[in-house]
This record gives sequence, C-alpha cells and structure tokens, in this order.
Amino acid sequence: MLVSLRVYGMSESREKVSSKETEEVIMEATFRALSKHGYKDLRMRDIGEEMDLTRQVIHYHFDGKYDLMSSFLEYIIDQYEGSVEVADGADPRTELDARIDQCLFGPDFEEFTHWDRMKVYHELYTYAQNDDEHQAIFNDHYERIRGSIVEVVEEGIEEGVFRDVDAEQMGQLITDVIHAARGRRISLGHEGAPEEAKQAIDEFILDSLYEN
Amino acid sequence: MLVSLRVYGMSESREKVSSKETEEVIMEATFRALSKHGYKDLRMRDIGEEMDLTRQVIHYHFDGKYDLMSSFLEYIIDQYEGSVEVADGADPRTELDARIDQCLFGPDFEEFTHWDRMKVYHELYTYAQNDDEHQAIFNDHYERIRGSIVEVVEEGIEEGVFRDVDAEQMGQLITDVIHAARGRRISLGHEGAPEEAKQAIDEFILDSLYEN
DNA sequence: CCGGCTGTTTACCATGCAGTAAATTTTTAA
DNA sequence: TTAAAAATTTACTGCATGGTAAACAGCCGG
Repeated sequence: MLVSLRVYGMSESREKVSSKETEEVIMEATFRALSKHGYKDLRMRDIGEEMDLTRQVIHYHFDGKYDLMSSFLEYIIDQYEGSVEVADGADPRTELDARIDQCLFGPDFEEFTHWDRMKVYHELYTYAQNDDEHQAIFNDHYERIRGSIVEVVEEGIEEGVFRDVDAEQMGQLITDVIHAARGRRISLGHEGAPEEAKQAIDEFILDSLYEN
Repeated sequence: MLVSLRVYGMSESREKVSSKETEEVIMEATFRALSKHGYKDLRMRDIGEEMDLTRQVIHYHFDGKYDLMSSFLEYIIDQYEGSVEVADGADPRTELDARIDQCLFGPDFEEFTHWDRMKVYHELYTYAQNDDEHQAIFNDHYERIRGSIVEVVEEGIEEGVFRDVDAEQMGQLITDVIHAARGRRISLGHEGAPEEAKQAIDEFILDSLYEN
C-alpha cells in the first residue's frame, strides 16, 4: 500500500515538497515585507529582499502579485486558526475564557511574531472591502472564529452554567469586542487595549452570563 | 463696516476663498476617488478624473501626494466630528443613546454618503499603523470621541441615573463595540452589524448601567 | 554520460505613475 | 486700462515597478 503509493506518488510529491518549501520561504518573506512596508507600499522587490532567492522566483511559483496575495491570505488565516486551537472538554467558563485570551493575547507558547502577524492580518482584513474575493475568504474565517465562541456559549447554556441568553448575539458581541481591541492596539498603538478589553468583558459582559 | 473689511481684507480673503473653494473641490474629488479605488490603488489621475479641473492643479494647492492625504485626513475627521454633534442637556440616558446611534448609523438628516465616508475613514484609520504622523491624528480624534461618551456616562453617574461603574472602562467598551460593528459592516459587508451592535449594547452592556 | 525536467538567475523591457516646466487664462490692484 | 500675480492647462519627463525571456544549474531516469 505505502509502496504503491510512493511508486506513482514519487515525482509528484518530491516536486511538491521542494516547491512547497520554496513557497513557504516566499510566504514568510512576504510576511516580513508586509510588516515593514504595509500593504499599500509593498513591492515585489521588497519581498525579494527578504529572501535568499531572487524576486523572480516568485513569478515562477505564483501567477503575479494578486495571486501571491491571495495565497498569502490563506496562509496567514491558516496560521491564525491554528493558533486558537483549544483543548475543549473543559467546563464552559474555563473554555470561553481560554478562547477569549487566545484571541486577545495569542497562543500561550511564546510566539513573538504574534502581533506582527495580527498587524498584517488586520491590514489585509480592512483592505478586503475593495476585493470581493478576499472579502469572501475573510467572511468564512470570521464565521469560524465567531462560531467557535458561540458554540462554547451554547454549551454553557445547555449545561446550565450560563444564563439563557441569545448565544448568537452574545458570541457576536464578544467577537466584536475582541476585534475592536485588536484594531485599537494595532491601528492606534494602544498597547493596553487587549488587557482593557479583557477586563471590560469580564466586568460588563460575562456577568450577564454568570449571575443566574 | 463691510467696505472697510474689504479694503484690507480683500486680497487676502479673496485669494483664500477661491483657493479654499478649489481645495474643497479637490477634497471631495479625493473622497470619491478613494471610495472607488481604495487607498492602495489611489492614483493622482483618479482624483483628477473626479473633478472638472485637471489633476495638475492638485500640485499647485498641495505639496505632493502625501501632503494631500494628510490634508484629506483632517478634512474627513472634521466631517466625522461635525456629524456627531448632539444637543446635550437632555437626560443622560437619552443623550448616551443618541450618541451611540449617531456613531452607529450616522446623522439623522439624510446624509446618504455616510457609509462611503466611513468606509474611507476606516481604511485610512487602518493604514495609519504605518505612519506615525497619521496615527497621531487618529489618536487625537479617537480620544475626543471616546471622551464624549465617557463624559455622558460620568454625567449620568453624578446625577444618580447610572450605577457607579468605572466610566472610563464603560466608555471605552462602548466605543470599542461601535468601532467593531462599523468595521464589520465595512470590511466584511455585514449590513446588519450596526443594528446588532445596538441591540447587544442595550441588552448586555447598558443593563449594567441601569439596573440599580 | 546524456537529454529532459524543475527551479533559479541574470538581463531586460513596457509602461504607469508622480511630478515639473512652460504657456495660457483669469483675477486682482493700481 | 494695464501690469503683475494667481490659478489652471498643455505638454513633457524621469523613474520606479511588475513582469518577461533567455540563459543557466541541479537532478533524475536510463
């Protein structure tokens, strides 16, 4: 089974591997270039300068600047979603808390590029208003994040730990506050925004969930 | 009186008036061009095409693209702030409500470009993370908006209409939710976001203020 | 050792763009 | 009326930028 897979899978997967490796390099270079210059002032040259390879390889792997950006979008969204995985099974209060923390502060383990990645994510997110295709990608992503929060709230309601509020509405509100705090930290440079948001959520929103 | 004013005011104010008129035309053209193309893809040519004048006049009135954008920033922020003026003096609950509504839905009178202006505002707001000067301008503006909400909350607490919560924290939270809803409507195209935000604020946040 | 395939580089190009300069019209101050 | 100043237009330029083409390197099967 494995053997036969390799027999005809070989050349294909080999190429793919080396190809994927380079593409990963390009993605990371794009990320760095984007961090430095911002989307508006991003030049293909800037990306090239962030790699050991020359900028022309990009044209070999991607079909122009737009295609590159589309791929990068998926790349950075995947990273985002990978970073908010949480061991569910814990009680709803703990899990909700953990999810909120991860959205606000990033993964526990020291991912020191977290805010740089958020910065880039957020910039692309805003620009998506001018691009239907990218907007659709972000909508899917947003829906998943929001959905995961709503889920936990529903779980808590079913278990009788939370009051019987409108889970959709509550999840939406929490997601919005998280988004705003992130935006404020990134766009306005308010370093304390996530912490403030957490306190505000605890104090004014979650008490609507808890006090029975 | 009028005569004497004209005597020494003539050359200066006339120039200024005609100059300001043209600059206003340029600002509005910039707004339209920005709405159509987005900041990233904004060309001086696009602005020219939105006016009766040729694009080169812009260079006469402004010192290049960056200077133009800086001026436009102040222009659109002034418009924003002009649109959230509210007759204070009403009771805190009503006034807070009115301010929230104006931030979420725009001025009462039919300003049908409201969301287009918000869209442009929001895009510039996000790009400001790459420009310290612009970021500072937005910070000042944000502080005024947030401050005006905090003020009303404080007023309500003093008058004993609201519970004695941390006004700063509460004002911040409300401002954040407003911001997020706007961002969601603009970036993700969620038409219902402002309405949802209003309901969520009423249901989950303001009840922390009211129930005494 | 060789012919073909993938991936990378070097050299180059077309053009879109902001900005300028000079000519022209309009306004202002006598 | 007139001359100078302000405002606008027409014509042009230099260069930054995305993209291409052809040469080149490494690898793999035979």
